[in-house]
Amino acid sequence: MENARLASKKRSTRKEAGRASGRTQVTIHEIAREAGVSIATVSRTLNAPEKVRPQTRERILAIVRDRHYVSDALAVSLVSRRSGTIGVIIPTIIYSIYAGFIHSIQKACGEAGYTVLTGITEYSDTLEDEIVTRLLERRVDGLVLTGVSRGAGIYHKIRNLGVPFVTTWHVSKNPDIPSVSFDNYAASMDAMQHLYSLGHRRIALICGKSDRNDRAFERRRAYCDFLRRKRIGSNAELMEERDFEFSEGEAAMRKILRVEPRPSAVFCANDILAVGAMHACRDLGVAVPADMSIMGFDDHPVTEHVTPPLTTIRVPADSMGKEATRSLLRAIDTGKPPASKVLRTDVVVRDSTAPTGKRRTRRKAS
Amino acid sequence: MENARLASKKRSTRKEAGRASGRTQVTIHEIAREAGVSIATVSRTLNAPEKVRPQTRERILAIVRDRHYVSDALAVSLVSRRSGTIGVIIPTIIYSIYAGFIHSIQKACGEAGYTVLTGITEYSDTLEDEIVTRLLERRVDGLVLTGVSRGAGIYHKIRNLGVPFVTTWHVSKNPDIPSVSFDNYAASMDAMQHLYSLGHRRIALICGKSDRNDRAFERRRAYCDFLRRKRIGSNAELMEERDFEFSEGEAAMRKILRVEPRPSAVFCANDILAVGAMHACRDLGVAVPADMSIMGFDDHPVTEHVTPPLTTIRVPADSMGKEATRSLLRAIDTGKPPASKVLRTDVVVRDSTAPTGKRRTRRKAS
DNA sequence: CGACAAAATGAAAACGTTTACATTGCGGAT
DNA sequence: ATCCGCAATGTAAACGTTTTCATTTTGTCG
Repeated sequence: MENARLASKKRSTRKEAGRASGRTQVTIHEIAREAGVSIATVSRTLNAPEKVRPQTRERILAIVRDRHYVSDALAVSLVSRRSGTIGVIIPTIIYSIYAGFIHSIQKACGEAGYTVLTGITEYSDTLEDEIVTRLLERRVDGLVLTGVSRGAGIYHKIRNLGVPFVTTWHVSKNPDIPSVSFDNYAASMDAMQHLYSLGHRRIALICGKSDRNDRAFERRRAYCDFLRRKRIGSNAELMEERDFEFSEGEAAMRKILRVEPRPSAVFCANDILAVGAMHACRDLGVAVPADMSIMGFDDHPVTEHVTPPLTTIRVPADSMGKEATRSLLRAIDTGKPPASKVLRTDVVVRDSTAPTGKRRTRRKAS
Repeated sequence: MENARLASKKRSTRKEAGRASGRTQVTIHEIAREAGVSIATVSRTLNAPEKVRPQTRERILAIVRDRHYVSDALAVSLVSRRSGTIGVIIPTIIYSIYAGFIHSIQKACGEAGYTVLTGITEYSDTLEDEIVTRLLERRVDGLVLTGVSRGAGIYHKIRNLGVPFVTTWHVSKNPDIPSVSFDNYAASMDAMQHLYSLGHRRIALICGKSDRNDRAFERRRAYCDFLRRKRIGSNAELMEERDFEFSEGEAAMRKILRVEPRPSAVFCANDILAVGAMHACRDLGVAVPADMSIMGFDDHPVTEHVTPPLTTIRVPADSMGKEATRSLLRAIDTGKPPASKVLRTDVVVRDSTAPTGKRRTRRKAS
């Protein structure tokens, strides 16, 4: 009612062309014109209400509500030189290893008034480069990266624009590259120690592709180092590098089960591969943990609910997201580089690992 | 070398203040100045290279590379009146039911040159409202929503800015609200029919909170209608509404297992609850599927790998994401409202459901 | 009632692009 | 030589804000 009257009283002086296409944006100018004030006053009403006379303020606010004014964050960003967005880059969203991580970042950012732009690289360097460029074009105020190893070109690009960033899921040795993470190497050592102390000596490895994934690389390195330190030594036959898929874990396990002598345990460097491996054992009648101990990594929510529940490494995905965000936002505020942090991991012992003594002797399947 | 010479020859006229804070943005103006051309020519070089003389073009491009120029998408958006972003709103990212969906949207958007802004509502209406507002401020070119039922206020807000949107995961009856989805009701009917045709008559339900989740509502409605149609009728004791957590499915199942006479099957309206329910059965020594058939919904990737593999409803999460994006992008291009679409679902029969005949008689646990 | 400080408001410049329109320069047709 | 047309380039106005500085209004005190 009211707004109809006002609208007819004051005719729009702006071009009416957009009308037809339905894209009539209500701007601060329109509000100002209707209220009979300048745009500065409207802006102040919205951002610093105490600076405008209550009477004027109320009149303006009424019109703002009436016309469903929504400010244009793009224009604001342009002048304020802050986009209010944070870019986050993860390798994959499927299987939700990164879901909790992303969620905690989104939450922390939301609370601080930031919006999150997520990029998914699918473990591809070229895609990552493209995505980073796009985020930088969008003038993200900060960047959360997964892993540390990547072409120097990307870091150069980011640095060149002075955009603060933190890496995660991998502790950085380079002081120029801040990281908020847990120690993959140490955690994997713990995992191996767990298997070792159960009496396992012949231990297989199923991990991600270590050439394009530094988390996989570190976990594999720990596996090899551990075996070397225990004077066992690693064996190429017992090491499988696979893509991040249930079916790959399954295939890797099938292959390992054909090796003679058969190992008594397998360290899967992520839970997805571990669940796939368990599936293979079930299909082939290999009892877990009696015939084969399986150790996972990540503490994916579902590992508690598979049969048997999986022994794994709990990684602080949520707190890592939260801490990385805090560190990044503080860096944005202060102008200093983000603080690094190393978070702890835990071995979560469930039912997929058991002492070697319990092992049943069994004919080879093939 | 070359740029050092050029840089020293022409001193910067822009304010040098930002230098110290590290936020020296290389603009089109700088490039233009260094190349000795106008900004228009630089802009043309970048966006319509054929319009500028090869010689000039190469000179400009060299400087662009040299100075690591990155265009400011915000400024571009402001003048082009297109942000190049799509907003996507989902209730949760944990447990990855929506992961494939999000991923396919991101992929389709990426290919079309759009960036995705994701919002997570945690099943909260007020949070959804807040997130939508924030996305609208960011001037998203389109919006993908999950579910249809929400306060009219949100739709009003979106419509008011003329932003095209599609809803997903729920077929809309309202012609003003386009949806690209599958039919939860029909799919649930299929699920019930599957159990019924195996001989099950006493069937329990574990579903999400139907008051704030229209997918849960529809699935529950189908459950009730099916039983009514078969003249069985539903029973409040056998219907549990739970939050989206493994542990909730577990608790619900425990409760249902105490009901006398015990049902022979349970329809879980999502896989997360189903896996939780299976866990409860395992803990209590209830054999699945011999003593209890469990039917899931969603075909979460892990359902294939739990023990026993879960019978479930395959929903077209990926193609829904892709189709919704296509429909939305076309709407953005044409200015017409997005086209609706109904996608098919399938019953995926695995090992968690079996005919009632196989049922072993067993003492009550308590 | 006048003066003056404080409060309220306005004008205009910036933010970094794109683009319509204007200008320039050049080759070829007359 | 003159003119035309076209290609190449430049000028300047947008886009929707915030913010500095100037100006006007208000209120207070002597």
